[in-house]
Amino acid sequence: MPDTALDSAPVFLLDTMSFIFRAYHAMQRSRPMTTRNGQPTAAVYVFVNMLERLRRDFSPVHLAAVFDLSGEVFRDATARQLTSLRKWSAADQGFVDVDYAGYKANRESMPDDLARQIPFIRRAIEAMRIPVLSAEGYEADDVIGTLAHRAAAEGHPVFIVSPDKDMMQLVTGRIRILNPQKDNLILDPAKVEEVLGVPPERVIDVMALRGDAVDNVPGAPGIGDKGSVELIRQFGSLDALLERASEVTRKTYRESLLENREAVLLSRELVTIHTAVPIALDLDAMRLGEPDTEALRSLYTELEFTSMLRGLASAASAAQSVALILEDPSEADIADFCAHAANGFALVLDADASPAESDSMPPAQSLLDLAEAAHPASPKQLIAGVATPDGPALTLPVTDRLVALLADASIPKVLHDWKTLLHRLAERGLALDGPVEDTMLLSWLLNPTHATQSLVDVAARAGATPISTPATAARAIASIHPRLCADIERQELLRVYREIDLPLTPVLFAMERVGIRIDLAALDALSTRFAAEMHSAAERIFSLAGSRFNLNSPKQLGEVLFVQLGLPHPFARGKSKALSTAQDVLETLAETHEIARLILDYRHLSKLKSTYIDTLPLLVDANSRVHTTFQAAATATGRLSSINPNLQNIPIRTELGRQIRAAFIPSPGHLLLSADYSQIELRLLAHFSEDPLLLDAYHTGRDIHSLTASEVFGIPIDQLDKQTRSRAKAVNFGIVYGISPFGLATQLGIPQHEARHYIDRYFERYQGVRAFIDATLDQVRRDGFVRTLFGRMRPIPDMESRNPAQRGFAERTAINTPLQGTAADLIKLAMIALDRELKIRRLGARLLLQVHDELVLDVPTDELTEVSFLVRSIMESVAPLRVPLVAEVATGPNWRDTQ
DNA sequence: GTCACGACGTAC
DNA sequence: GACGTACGTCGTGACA
Repeated sequence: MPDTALDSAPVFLLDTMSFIFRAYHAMQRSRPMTTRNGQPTAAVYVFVNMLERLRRDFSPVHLAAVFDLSGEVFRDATARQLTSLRKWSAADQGFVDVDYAGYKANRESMPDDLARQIPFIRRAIEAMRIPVLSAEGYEADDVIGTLAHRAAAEGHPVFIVSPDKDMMQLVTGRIRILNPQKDNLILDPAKVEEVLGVPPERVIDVMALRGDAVDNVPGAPGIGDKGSVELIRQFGSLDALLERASEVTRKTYRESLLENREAVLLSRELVTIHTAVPIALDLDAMRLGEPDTEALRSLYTELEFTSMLRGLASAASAAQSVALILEDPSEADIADFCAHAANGFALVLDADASPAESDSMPPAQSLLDLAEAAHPASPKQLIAGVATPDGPALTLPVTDRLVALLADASIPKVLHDWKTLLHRLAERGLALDGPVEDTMLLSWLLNPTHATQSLVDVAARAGATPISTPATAARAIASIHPRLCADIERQELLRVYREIDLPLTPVLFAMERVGIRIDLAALDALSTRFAAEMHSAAERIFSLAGSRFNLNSPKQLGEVLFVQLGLPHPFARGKSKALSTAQDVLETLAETHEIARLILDYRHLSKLKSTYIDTLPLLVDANSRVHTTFQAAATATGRLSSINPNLQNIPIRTELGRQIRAAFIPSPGHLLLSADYSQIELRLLAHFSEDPLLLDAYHTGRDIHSLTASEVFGIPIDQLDKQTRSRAKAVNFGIVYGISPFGLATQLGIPQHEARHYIDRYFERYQGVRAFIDATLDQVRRDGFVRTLFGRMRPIPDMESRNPAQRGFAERTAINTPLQGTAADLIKLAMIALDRELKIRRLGARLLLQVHDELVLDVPTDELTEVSFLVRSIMESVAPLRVPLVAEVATGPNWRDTQ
């Protein structure tokens, strides 16, 4: 057997034309990219970028670019209308010319500015030495399906590289779909089922039912995305469904099925990808060659793809790197590493050796479970993984020699999660110095909506070798870092990274390490009091209800209120929420039924007690201080979040809640200082929109909610009552959240048409805001993302979704994110500047908390005046805007009484 | 026992 | 379905 090592290498089949069309349309919408002399390049760019990623992330051994008849277009660059195609006929058990006249007739012929790019795409494929495959007269889908099946039958894993959902029917345990443009999304059978709701073998059935307007697949009219899945799941298959169509409960579905049986069967034939095209699988012919770097260089130069030219250079150097992994290095190996580490190295520390995470504490975010097994560390022994860009990667104990490298300010370090590493070192009295890069932050800035930025996930998404030990982790960091950097530059995120999130990291580290002091005696007293009040409330509720049940169970409570007691439910809610006992429901009920008020009281006490009063004491250290973790790479907008405990949602709105806030106290000899940005998001709305009314209001210091009240409700400012102003406040908040009539109506408890009227009035008065929103939505439809004032990005998918709910959500996040995200940028900048200034002035004041628009500091009493002034001036002058920024500073003996 | 999820409620 | 961003607690039901 020849070449056994490669026998099980995956086979990559590229759905070429689908990608080219997809690339063309994607870029068409954003910006019509051309060279200086007008040659369109957008489609080439996206396509080539995809190929580069594929090669970089998966190093394919066998790869073929598959074409069909329209591949003729590819060869002679002239459009040619398809008139017939061979499709498999189940009846004839063979391929026949398709005579369904409309099939794929709606597909556009190739636009001119795409045709002009085809020669370049051809050159790129040639230069990358990618084999080209087609079978005359057969659709690419069928060629791909056939080759995929043959390769799988020979034991090869297959990746169908395609953006097309139709391919999902081909997925099996061995055959998967890969989309490099969707972050290397891989569709295996489970994922297909997750996405579509049916397993791959039922994909055809679902597609046949719902049809496809673009390809003129008729389907069963009236049965759409939801219905098709539901029916197939219910009946098991299309055949079973058609057989038993008369049993379908829903009338529209039943009738459509009975009337359109033939159309559905035709649809099934049309959508079925067939796997018996007469074409041989020749893996040798599909062997991917070494790219012709010179040809690529000249192509990219001609097309002015500068970022890809840079990529060529770094790929060349990466190719030279030695992928050596040393899990048990000798002294000589270690000495050799130290000698070569001066230019910088990637570093990870094994999490499980931390003494702070012993017995009771769960091992926080264990980096390397397997590493622990490989290197059973004594409790205090810290294990590191290190790697230089072009040398071996090592797993080694942290001894003096490594400690010296860590502390060496002249040696750059590449880390994943700098802040956590600082904690691990600090717990052992160790320091880290020198220029730092953080791949976690880089990855998050590029993909702020991804659920996790753990090293394992980031590396997997980048297609890096799987991580199993500290050495392999360090190798992964070193290998993903240059790519992330290139992407950060390309996406113009370098400024946010260098000036905001990276320098914020040591500031957050210090805040977490200091922690905030808790008045345990106060919480203890609250706990007792709350327990007593909950008990008495519960007893009265049970007596009114006439039965005892678990008050904490919404399910049981709903049953008691709306079934046993037969109370009328104030709102008509969806099926699943029919018995909702949420706050707004109980509030309405409380107007007529005493029991509802008691339940609300009980709920409030219970929430505060279980979430804060009884939990915070479990988390204090020996000095009664709690140390939150600020997650710096978690939110979609750029905000921080806070966990273990969450100190960004400490109660403030109710008197009971404020008693908890009063248990946050300064260090001895200190006072707490709290500094709030006043209405920062509305001020940013004024800045972005340049609305004259808003600008004037903020320049003259008018009350913005009163202004909105008088403008929207038409009441003179001096005649406003409190309630009207507060309704206007809800309108202002609504605008920032991307207002909808439904949302505002719910918030204010008014009919939707009334809410709509107010919104219309608002936009009549604030025309600049209207224009800003329209311009933002237009920009997002073009670009697919929004940016904050400092360039932070968030992708906004679904702007063109046919689903109105999805589209509405996309539009609202598109409006809210620049406001919320810019506010986050501003306060981060203020924190960095403040931290620096406190150090320069050698002040003892310490930042403790950040709560989105508020900073909390521990301030020695003798520094109060200076620090108050400093905090205020830094926060207010952090960036020049079209409106003044205002920060309100207060100090006091606890977090509640800062006045 | 652990896990995943929904309902709910706290903050900005 | 249904105003933006987060996180924690509890009950519940599935699983071991």
